[in-house]
Amino acid sequence: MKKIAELISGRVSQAFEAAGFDPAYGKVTVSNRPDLCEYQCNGAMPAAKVYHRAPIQIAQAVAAQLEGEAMFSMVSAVNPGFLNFNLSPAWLRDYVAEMGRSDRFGLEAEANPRTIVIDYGGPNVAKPLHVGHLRSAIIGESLKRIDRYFGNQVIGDIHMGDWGLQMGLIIEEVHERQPDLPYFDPDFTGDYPAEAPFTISELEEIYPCASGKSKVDEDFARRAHDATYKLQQGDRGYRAIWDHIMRISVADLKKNYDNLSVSFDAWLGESDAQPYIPAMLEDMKAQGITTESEGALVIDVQEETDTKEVPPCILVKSDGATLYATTDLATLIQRMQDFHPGKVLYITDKRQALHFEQVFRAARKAKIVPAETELQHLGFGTMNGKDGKPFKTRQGGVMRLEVLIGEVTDYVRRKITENQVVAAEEVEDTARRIAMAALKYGDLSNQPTKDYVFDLERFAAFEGNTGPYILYTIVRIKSILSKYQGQVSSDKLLPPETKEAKDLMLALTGFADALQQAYQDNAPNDICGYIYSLAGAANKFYHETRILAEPDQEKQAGYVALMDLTRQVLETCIDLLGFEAPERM
RNA sequence: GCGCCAGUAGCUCAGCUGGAUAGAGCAACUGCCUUCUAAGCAGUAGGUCAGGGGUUCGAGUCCCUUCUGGCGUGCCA
Repeated sequence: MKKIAELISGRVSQAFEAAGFDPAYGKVTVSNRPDLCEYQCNGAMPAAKVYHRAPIQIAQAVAAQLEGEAMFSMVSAVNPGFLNFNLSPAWLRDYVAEMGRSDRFGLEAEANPRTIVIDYGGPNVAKPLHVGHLRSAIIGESLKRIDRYFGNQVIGDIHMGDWGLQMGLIIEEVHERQPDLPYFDPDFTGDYPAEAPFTISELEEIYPCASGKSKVDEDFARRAHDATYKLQQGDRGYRAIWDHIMRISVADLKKNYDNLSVSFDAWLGESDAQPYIPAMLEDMKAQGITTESEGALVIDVQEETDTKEVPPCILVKSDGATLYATTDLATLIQRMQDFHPGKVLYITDKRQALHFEQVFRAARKAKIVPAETELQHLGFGTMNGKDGKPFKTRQGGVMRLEVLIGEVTDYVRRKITENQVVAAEEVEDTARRIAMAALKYGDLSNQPTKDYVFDLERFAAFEGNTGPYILYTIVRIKSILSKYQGQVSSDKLLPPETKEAKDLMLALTGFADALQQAYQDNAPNDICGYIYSLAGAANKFYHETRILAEPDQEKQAGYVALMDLTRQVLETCIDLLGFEAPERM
């Protein structure tokens, strides 16, 4: 189904042509002066230059061609040369009814669907999730759903940090605390215990302890390095501990991401890329694209067209260890081999922009990724506190994600308990849903690339441009629908008679445009902007129209159909953002 | 030094390829609940779009420049 602006533009372009002008000037957009008209065309003004005629004359000539057109209830040429249009209620009704009958409300899916790998999350095992992981998870989850909605095959990969020095630190700390464990006995040949020698909370305490120790105790730091090395060389006992760490951490991570309604299709990590590294390095050397520089093995990625200096991508450090870039390149080999993606999208902090620039160039140069596979990095901004600085706890530490979610949920729970609309047994689930909406909408309503200020009061306050406001709108509609006895169908829509009804229909028609924009720009904020305006139109309609008390059955069915379609669109959109509405709130 | 990003109402943010009077929300003030959830709706007030040049019929938007802030800039991830 064509987008409404395309249909209108098509008709107006015909009129331009019929009046003797290039049809390309017939592009119509939603009016930026809703007090004057619903749609506008500015084409007469640029056309005036080409045809050496006054813009208003061109506009008038085009308007004359549209006389009697069923699509419009008003066409007018206005100084200096604007063409203003209002849609005829019957035509608009038919368009919206068609939306209701169509899959995805008439949105056309991707013509050339691809396999898209989205790399988001990026948690480190054995370390609790903190607010720094929030944006990646929220944005990634939403983009995954959006890409999928357009018909692409999407693989969300968590890409855990499960291989670096941190693992050696943990192993060495465990070694110190429990030296008698069989993992540390080189002569042990039996089966290692199935039970891990630590719990998740112990693990979360062990890492920072070891990390702190390594900074003041050189000998400990050296042993941790050794442990890392032994692990990477495949030491049987160390590998067994590593397996324990992974099992426990992954279970905990799953639980935490579940709480966020964030899910991954591939639970791979840096460790999964390690097997590809040796052959990759050999291949790069054989291709002659690597060089020795200051003791390190690097691949030069500077290009002639660069205006800036792009440092080489370091593959192997002067001490023989590999780095982040090496692992990322090897991961690309694994992804190309296992998934054959048409696109790989990375969602990380924007400060890593240069790193990905280097990795992408190296991947092309080493022919790991062919030209037809798109590589893209979406760098997001920092979540700041009210002071404009990176978000911290009151004590100045990094806030755990669970704590943040807990605070938002508590705040919301207090509110709904006061209001007493929600039954006691539903309070917990409702509070959770509203908290998610507050948190996610608060994040996603900003442009991903920008920093934003997290303000609990503002995000969870149930007024204004917030997630809860959107949920409230849906809940009000659901409340009416649940009380309506008749059959609900968009075929029962009637041509709008009031400004509120027409505005709501016009808002509904914006769905495809908003989603298209969000899809092509990786911009969930476009969906937020859209549903905020749709919710506003819905609330105005709700306020002006008595639906359940309407005596005329047909009118009532038409109102209900409009409400229901609005509900469907809103619920579809919030699902794409990654949250859901309760029944009551 | 070089590079990237940002600067719009008191606060938090929109503003699509340059188009009509720069929009929301919060905070402030004023109305509207015996009627489908007032977590709503309607309204008032609030701006030299960081400063200065330029391009043009028209600039928050494009170009140049200055200022301010953030980030990045070869062996962390």
